[in-house]
Amino acid sequence: MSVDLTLAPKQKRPPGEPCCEPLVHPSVSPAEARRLGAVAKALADPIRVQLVDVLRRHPGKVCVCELTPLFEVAQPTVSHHLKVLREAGLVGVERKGLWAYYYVNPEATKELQQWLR
Amino acid sequence: MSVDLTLAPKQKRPPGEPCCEPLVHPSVSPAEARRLGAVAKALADPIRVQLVDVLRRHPGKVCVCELTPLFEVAQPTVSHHLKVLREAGLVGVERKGLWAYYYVNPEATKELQQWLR
DNA sequence: GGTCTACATTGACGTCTATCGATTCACTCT
DNA sequence: AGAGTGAATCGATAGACGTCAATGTAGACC
Repeated sequence: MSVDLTLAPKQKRPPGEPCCEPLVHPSVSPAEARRLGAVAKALADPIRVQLVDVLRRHPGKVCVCELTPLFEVAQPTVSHHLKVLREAGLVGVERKGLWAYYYVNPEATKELQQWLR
Repeated sequence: MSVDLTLAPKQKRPPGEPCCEPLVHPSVSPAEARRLGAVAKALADPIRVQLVDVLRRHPGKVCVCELTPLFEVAQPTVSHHLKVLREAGLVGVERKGLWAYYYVNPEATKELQQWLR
């Protein structure tokens, strides 16, 4: 439960001098951080998490009209969430007649998953 | 690159009948989805991603005054982001004199990491 | 006590987000 | 052509978010 901390207490600096120099830096670049943040943002909603969950286990098998009643929101809202996932690259869509079949792109979450490891 | 889709084309339903019954359901509960979404939301910002990244590799070794100059935002903004991470349970803090030492709670991201696997 | 320092909080601002009703689009079938 | 259906888009609205300047707070040192 508790974390083993080896604190590195600072010295009080002389008045007027600049504050602590940064001694450590992120190992992820700003560009990487932007990508990771973008994927996380796409997943930052319970509905989108459940959408990805369903689509991952049933790729291309589910049309939007089956997804909509799973949530207590209106159809345009589900459509909006799917668009967010689409624009983040997390899912793709294939239209077949009247219906739209979504599927997840496993590559999209890979970087985030590995960074979290 | 392309995904192997086995579509399940729907039949046009008789007029007046309700739309497709949902045949599949999420395997994550709404409560799980809320937790996963909350963790993802905490990571849905490049600065917070980099903060977590630094703190994970230097737990308790870095004070806020070292973190601040890593980003092009003012000190209160860094403080705000740390608060977001704190309230999501991703990081904890230990104060020592004037300084505040943050560290990540590895448990917090575990559920998201495993769900993404 | 008084001053300086590290960090947090407040309040304000502009922007983004989730949601809905209404509408539009694309397709199917008669 | 016309009607009906699945899904996307539009427009509006309420709330959340990221940012900063200003202020507050608590500890350190003289």
